[in-house]
Amino acid sequence: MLTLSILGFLAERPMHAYELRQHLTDLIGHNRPVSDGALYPALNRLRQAGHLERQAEPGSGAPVRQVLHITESGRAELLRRLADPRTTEITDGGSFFTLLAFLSRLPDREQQRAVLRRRLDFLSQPAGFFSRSGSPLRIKDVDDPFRKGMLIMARATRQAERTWLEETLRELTDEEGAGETPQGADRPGGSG
Amino acid sequence: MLTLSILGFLAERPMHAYELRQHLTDLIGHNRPVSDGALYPALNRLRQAGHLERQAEPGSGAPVRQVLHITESGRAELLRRLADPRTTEITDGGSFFTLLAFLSRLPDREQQRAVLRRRLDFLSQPAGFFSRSGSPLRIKDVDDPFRKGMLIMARATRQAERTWLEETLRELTDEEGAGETPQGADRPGGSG
DNA sequence: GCTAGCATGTAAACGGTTACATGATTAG
DNA sequence: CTAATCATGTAACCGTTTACATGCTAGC
Repeated sequence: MLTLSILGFLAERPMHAYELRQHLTDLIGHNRPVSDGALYPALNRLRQAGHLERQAEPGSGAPVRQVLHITESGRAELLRRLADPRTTEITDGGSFFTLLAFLSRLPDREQQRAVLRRRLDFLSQPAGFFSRSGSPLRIKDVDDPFRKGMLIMARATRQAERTWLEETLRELTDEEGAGETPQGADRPGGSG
Repeated sequence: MLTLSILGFLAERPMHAYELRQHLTDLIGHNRPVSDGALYPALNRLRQAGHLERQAEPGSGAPVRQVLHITESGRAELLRRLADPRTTEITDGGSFFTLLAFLSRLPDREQQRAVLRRRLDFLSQPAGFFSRSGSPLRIKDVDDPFRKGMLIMARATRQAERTWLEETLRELTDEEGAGETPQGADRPGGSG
């Protein structure tokens, strides 16, 4: 997930690791803080895989400021990961939201829709904690007030998300039918 | 989080690892599946720490069925972790829900309230992705339809949870004022 | 001079994922 | 006899957390 967000942000524009970390903190640091011990090794892995490059700024400081650029290989990897997410990236709410944050980068509307549809399918099948050994569980039958709260909120959240997904899927289909141009992916010549 | 749920379920009653895994799957497997490679090492760690014991059933099978019992030390550890959760267990939605699933085990209403209050405090301060470099971000200003969806859903979810937390905190306070007895924690003599 | 923020990194320990390994029981 | 489910575990790999380490720059 960290890797995906790094590629996603660097696909927008080159930046320093420090600035990148701030964006990452805004996006996913809400839930768990982004640590340097995770970020810098992740950047090195991406660099070794050829997905990004860095250029030292000739300026002053002892830790030389490094500008990170995404490579073509990195852009391809980003699109691949957006178009073909793993199961956990669909089922885990936090991961799916990260996916959503960069889904506009996919140039193909049908690919975008496919991702949303996978999430909708997942949300449409009953969740584990909504049933006790197979049979559906009614909120009234739950004595524990905290577990009852869990169920109420989980149900409401799932319902809200399903509604949004259905609406958005409809809009995406209508738009394509009307022949509008997709927005979000880089136009040629936009970098540098 | 896995460790906490193991202690939580075993505090209810002794069971086999296999049955425990089913409960864990119902509770947290919704988001990410519970793997044996995570479960069995976790059980061994808890056993080494003295938080649980296992007894082989004299029956048949080649992999002898092991009944897992929580120890007094394990119960103490569970209460400690419920009463004094780490920051990430408050801020991460998934972790907080796991906490919630076992919060009734805390015998002290004020301790329960303190946990809910911490979550409420966290939800009441602005989230990272609701602001762009300090200034609040209006949903209208977001062009990207998927990021807009994220914001709408995140905001709705946070609002719903805040409402529930406030309501529940009020109820817990009223109850205590009226002198009702807390339910959920083990009554003396209840274990086998 | 000190503190806070900018800026980059490493190392040990920990825990989770994935794949492997074994074998019993039950239903078709 | 075969497949699914019950049942327990190990090992290699991978990524995250936590703590440590360094040094500049700006404001008080």
